[in-house]
Amino acid sequence: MTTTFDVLAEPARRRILDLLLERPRLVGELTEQLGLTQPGTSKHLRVLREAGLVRARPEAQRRWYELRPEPLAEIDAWLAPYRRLWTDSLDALERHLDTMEDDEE
Amino acid sequence: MTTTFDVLAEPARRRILDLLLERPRLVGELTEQLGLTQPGTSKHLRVLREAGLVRARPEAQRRWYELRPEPLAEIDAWLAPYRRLWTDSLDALERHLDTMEDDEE
DNA sequence: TCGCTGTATTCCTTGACGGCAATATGCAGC
DNA sequence: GCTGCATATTGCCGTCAAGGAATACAGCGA
Repeated sequence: MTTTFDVLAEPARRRILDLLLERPRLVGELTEQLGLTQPGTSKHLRVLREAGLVRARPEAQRRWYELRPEPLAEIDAWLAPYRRLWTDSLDALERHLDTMEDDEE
Repeated sequence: MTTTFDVLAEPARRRILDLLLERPRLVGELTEQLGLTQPGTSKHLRVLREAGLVRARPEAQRRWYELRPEPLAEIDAWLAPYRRLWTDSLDALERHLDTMEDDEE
């Protein structure tokens, strides 16, 4: 099974989402912006489609791709319980920053 | 380069974070909860450590692992511009749901 | 120093994924 | 129906990461 996290792990796919956040785009447009080959773009779009993150609206032989944010809302929900760790008060963050002396590696 | 998204793409690692959200844990404890082998757990912990998501505090020959939420805050920041798509008003969401008739695949 | 416990690392194999090139499909106009 | 354009799919290859088994390392107690 492919989760939304798996899909987002690919930088090109995040860039696609960023582009679609501005407005719907054609595959050719995305291909140019990303500097990928057209098949490469289509493959990523397929993954995004199957994950429910984008949607294609055919218009003649072209396809307008647009964003579908629901899966991102799920990510947001997963993140929610952690959010208090850096927003509750700044104390928590400061405490963490105080302990940054010795990172391994 | 390994991004936080790559790290979170692994379910076991998300489970580790969930467990550490409750409280710091020992490797053996995590191993038991996850049903993994001990080396498997240590490997995931190493990835999490190098990504800055957890931190080890040695105590004798044991190691307490604890959460470090900063990288999650970055994810949260990436997500921010999208958030309005599902929180602005429910209208946007409803419009999206209205168009869910024909999913491909 | 030795043995034990807890944790980390290494080696190996295997499966999944990205990129590329070639090809197939769908749709419009003539 | 043929041509052409926009997009999708397939096959191949190289890479990389996960999982398992075996082993190494560190710190404590005796």
